[in-house]
Amino acid sequence: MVNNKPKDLLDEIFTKALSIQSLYKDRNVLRSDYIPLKLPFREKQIVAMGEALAPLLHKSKCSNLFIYGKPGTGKTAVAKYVLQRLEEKALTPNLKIKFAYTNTRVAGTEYRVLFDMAQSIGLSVPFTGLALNEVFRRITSEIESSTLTVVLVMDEIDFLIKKYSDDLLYELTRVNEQLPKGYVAIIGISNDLNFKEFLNPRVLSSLSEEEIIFSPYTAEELRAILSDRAKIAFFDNIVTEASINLCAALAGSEHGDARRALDLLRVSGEVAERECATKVEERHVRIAVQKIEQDRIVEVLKSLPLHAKLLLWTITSSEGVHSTGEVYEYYSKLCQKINVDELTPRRVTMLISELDLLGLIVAKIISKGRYGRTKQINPLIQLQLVREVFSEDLIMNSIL
DNA sequence: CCTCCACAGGAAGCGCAGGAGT
DNA sequence: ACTCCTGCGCTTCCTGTGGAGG
Repeated sequence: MVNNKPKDLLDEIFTKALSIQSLYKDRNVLRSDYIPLKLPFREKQIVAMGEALAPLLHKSKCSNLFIYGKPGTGKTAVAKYVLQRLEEKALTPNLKIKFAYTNTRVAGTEYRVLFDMAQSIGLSVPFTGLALNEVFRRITSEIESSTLTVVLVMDEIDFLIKKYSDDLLYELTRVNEQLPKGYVAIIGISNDLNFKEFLNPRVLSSLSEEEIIFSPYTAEELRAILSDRAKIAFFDNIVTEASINLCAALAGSEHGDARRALDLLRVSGEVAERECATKVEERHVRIAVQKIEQDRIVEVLKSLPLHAKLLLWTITSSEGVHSTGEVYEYYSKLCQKINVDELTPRRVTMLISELDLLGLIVAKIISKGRYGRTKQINPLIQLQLVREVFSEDLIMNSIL
């Protein structure tokens, strides 16, 4: 009897799922990595990028390109779109144009940026172990021996430069001087307009031969984009105009982020579907806003390393405001209790800053005059949620 | 005005993992 | 088997600092 219960429950869910009509015609259209056939309000940028890269089709050199714009303004989509078309065009005259895309923030290190690049040109390289120079050498020799033209797109390039330096970029811009055969064009994409200051002048001049600026979408433009996509993603008359307007308004209120707007619409649809509603309405959008935030937090909480979890637990589980010293004291006791070596105060300050950056706590530096300078630390999330997520962690579970 | 607390946060470097070349 | 890479988490050592109390 007891054993049958979960079965029945599942059966109920599945039967229900079968019986309800899906609201989506094609859910993938709302995913952030989907590249639509048409990119509205970006014609100017597409033309500019196309013109900059066109010389490659008659085997001439092209300008390196710099693309600026806030997140979700279509930089990546436009770059991928144009390069896809370029690759297609290059097939017929059988030009060896390869397109290498890497997001330097996702890649994380210089090594992995080169690793991505090697993969894209069909060169296999171990994912760790080699010296940077060695990978670089292999890539250039591959480009030369196969006489490749490589268009290297470096997304969120500001991350790489800020974390390391512009050395790698400098090397890449110089590759063409060293290669008698083959060619590398670089497209840098950055969210940060001010990051040029981090570049040395030689790299800057070589990289920003041509610049394209992506301005944020207006709420009106977002509305048009969403309504276009909604037509492909959902069946007719599912999404109300009001909910599209709300999605556009919510995403537009920050800085015209189309990615967020599309996420919001997709999740709203999922919420409505789960409710077995026949339309996506404003209230589904409002639930979706909360759900997206909640999901993000749960993901972050799960992936926290043990000591960060311990710290977050001390901060959320005890009452009132905390100073770094208090938190450290409490945290040390907790460590002793579960027989784990505690980290040094220096490392703990670092972890607290990271928790702050993740938006899980607020840490504000305050001065108590004679009584020193410290951080005033406050949790931003509910104890209940933390407890729920941490209870899945074996070590954490023992102190909950 | 000066002092001095209780930290913040930068710099350097260590030990380890994971891997290549020889 | 040995040396040489890089990244990562962490420690050690350090200098910097806002403002209450003297």
